[in-house]
Amino acid sequence: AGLCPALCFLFTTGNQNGKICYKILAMYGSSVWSLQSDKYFINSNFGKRLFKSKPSETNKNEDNCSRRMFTSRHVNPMLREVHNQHYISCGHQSNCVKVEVIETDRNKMEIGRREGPYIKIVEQPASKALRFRYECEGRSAGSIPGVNSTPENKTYPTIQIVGYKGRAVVVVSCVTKEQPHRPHPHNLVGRDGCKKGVCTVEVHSESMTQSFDHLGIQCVKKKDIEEALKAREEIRVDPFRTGFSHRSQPGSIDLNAVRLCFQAFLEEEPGKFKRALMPVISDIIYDKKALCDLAICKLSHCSAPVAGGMEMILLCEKVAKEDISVRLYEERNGQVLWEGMGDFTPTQVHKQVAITFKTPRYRTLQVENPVQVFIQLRRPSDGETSDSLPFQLTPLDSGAVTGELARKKAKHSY
Amino acid sequence: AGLCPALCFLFTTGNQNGKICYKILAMYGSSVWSLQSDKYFINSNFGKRLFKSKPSETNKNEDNCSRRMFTSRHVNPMLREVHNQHYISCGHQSNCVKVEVIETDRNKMEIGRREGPYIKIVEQPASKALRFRYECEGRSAGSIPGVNSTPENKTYPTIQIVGYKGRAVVVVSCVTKEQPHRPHPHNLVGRDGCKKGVCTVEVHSESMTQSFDHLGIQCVKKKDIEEALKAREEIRVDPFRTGFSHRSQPGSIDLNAVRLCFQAFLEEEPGKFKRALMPVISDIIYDKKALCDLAICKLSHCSAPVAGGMEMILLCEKVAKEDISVRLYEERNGQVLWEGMGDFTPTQVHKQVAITFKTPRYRTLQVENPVQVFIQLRRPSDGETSDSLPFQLTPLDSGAVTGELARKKAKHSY
DNA sequence: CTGGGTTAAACCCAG
DNA sequence: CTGGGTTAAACCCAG
Repeated sequence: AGLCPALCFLFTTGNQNGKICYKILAMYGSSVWSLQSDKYFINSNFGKRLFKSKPSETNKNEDNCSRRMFTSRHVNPMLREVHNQHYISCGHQSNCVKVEVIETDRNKMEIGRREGPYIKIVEQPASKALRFRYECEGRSAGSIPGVNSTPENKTYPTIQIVGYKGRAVVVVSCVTKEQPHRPHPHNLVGRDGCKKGVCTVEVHSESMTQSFDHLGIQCVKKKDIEEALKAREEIRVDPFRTGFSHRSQPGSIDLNAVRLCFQAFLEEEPGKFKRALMPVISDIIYDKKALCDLAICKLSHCSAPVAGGMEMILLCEKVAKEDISVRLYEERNGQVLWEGMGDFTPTQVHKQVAITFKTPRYRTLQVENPVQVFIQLRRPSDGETSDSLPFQLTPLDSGAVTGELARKKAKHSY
Repeated sequence: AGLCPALCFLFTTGNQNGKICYKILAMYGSSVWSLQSDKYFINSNFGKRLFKSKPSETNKNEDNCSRRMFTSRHVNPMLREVHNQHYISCGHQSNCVKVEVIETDRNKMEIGRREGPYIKIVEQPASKALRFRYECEGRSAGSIPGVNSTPENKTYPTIQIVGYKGRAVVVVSCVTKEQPHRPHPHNLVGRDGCKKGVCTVEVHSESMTQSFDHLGIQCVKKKDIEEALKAREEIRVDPFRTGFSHRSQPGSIDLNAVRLCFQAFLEEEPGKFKRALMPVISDIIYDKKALCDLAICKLSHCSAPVAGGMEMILLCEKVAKEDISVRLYEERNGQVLWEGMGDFTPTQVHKQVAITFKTPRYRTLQVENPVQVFIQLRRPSDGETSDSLPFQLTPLDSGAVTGELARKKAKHSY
């Protein structure tokens, strides 16, 4: 059957004699729809066979799964691959390092898939353009635009079946944003072909291209997750054969993000759409409602004395009071010459949308003219920043009066 | 059976030849528990018989009820009564005036009740001390303190049965804040005697006084109003015999306010608590969560030039952007010498909790020293105001530099 | 366990 | 009908 372009989910569970011990969490690939043989190959960097494993072993959950020992020599290619291309989260637990692959390289997977037809996403869905709607809102859920959509030239998520021409059926459903991509309880609703939360259409058999131009996301509430997943199980839509065990841990499902998963079934015999292609997932779609980009809406002052300590107010979009900072910085030719943080405590964040803070002291008080700097919000947890607004730091000796007043003001403000 | 101290709900529906035409909406009184005769007297000012009516007529709904014609001479005493003591809302609809009695005089009702035992509220419930809790919160709903409760000396709603000594049962339930006081879907929960949303206890037969020291309010959500009222109907708690027709208009019920209604049943024959006293209602209890007093939390500046036009930011508790103003005023010896309003549009109210506005110009620019004024929030719709904070208006000629700077700042702020 | 802030779910206004 | 702000319902943190 040739090489299986598999995805392998790894956890290090310890380091023994210089060897790193992994647990295999899950594997899946193009052949998940027809697992018949009991032996599959899992590749580290999609070229080099690493080990053999029975699918029965690999489908167990984390605590219950088989362990395999590898030398770091075996493992490094995979880790390096991930490091170079993607995001990795590491945490120390007693003396074992846990390495979780959060995201894998889809292009590398494509290389693995050497032969046969496949699904290609021609236009990704826009990632933050649509608000998920509750069923109770009793209205259309809108439609997900394409990532390149503009008001003048609207686009929609579009796929193409490459390497095949003929009749084919595509099933679109929501899956969780992280691996393993389990069925996501949210439902796809829309004009054409949407039923029970999934969208089924026959592809235009000339172009083999299909645009989904009226696909909305109807979100379910926490309490209805179990029911929604049961319904999905009933119609047997589980692209990566992960099963529906996550049903019993509704808290673990991120309801603010989904991926679209496209499955295609080709007409092998007339009228029988049996040949399943490897399912393909879209980029992450976030609920526009939940998402809040950092943004400064307003500043109470546009300048402050270089001495710092002046109290001012900043209005912003919703922030988390424990995970936000106000950064002032001076930049010239792309070089950061100075930075200072606004001084405030979490209690000075007002209802999540305003921050009262004291300006930082500039690196020197010996300035003749106002210094042009910038101010921005910064989220320490992920380094995310808002757009910057210009701000001025004013010299102390532009007349003692001004400096005096400014300092006085700072002291006396409420 | 003597006079019935009734409450009569009136709507004018027109003025014909100098006579005012009323519709009778509802009547109830001390005898509602034993309506047997088919004729009752309804009194305007609780002394003078006005007209006779069958209860069957008076229990109909607004559109379906009997019409009676009165001369204004008959009606005025009632209206005057209401005008003097209470709040009246008037609205013109084509050529008829609608007069709705929002609140009636409980003391006057007491006068009506000339003889026999009655219930007296010894300690009213505090009106804004407790947050209503949803059932889903899965926790105690706390307990309503008395209006005179302090952390050192806690009190609780307390009633007394006056003019009777012996065994008696008291039933407490929630009723709507406005007349007619219908059963309110919210439930009373607590340690003793609370079952199915009402609280039933036997009064201490020495003191004939009963304090309710663990009474919480468990609120129902809109969707459950109908169900909750059905349950109340099943246990037949409807103090004023208004019926449960409001069940079908859940939107009409204010879920942020209730009154406690106390009903007492005296032991006529041993073991039979049959003699019902006239039900008594408490002052209004508001949900602490829903309630938001106007309050200024923070100001970006504590002074501004008398010339006005300086932009500043005010942080506040939740306000309605269409119904809020910022008021600056000068007061001496209780006399308002000057007032000016902050200049802003509804769009400048940030997320309901911050206001960006321009300071008003002071009544004169000829000032030598800073002018001490105050700043407060004011809600135009009802004239409600927040506490005031001190603020200074600074002279223009405290050095041209300062004035210049301040004005410049105002212009350039974001 | 409590008080009370924050998030998720509903609702609803304005264009 | 839509986008998107606001309220009502749940959830959950900190003392």
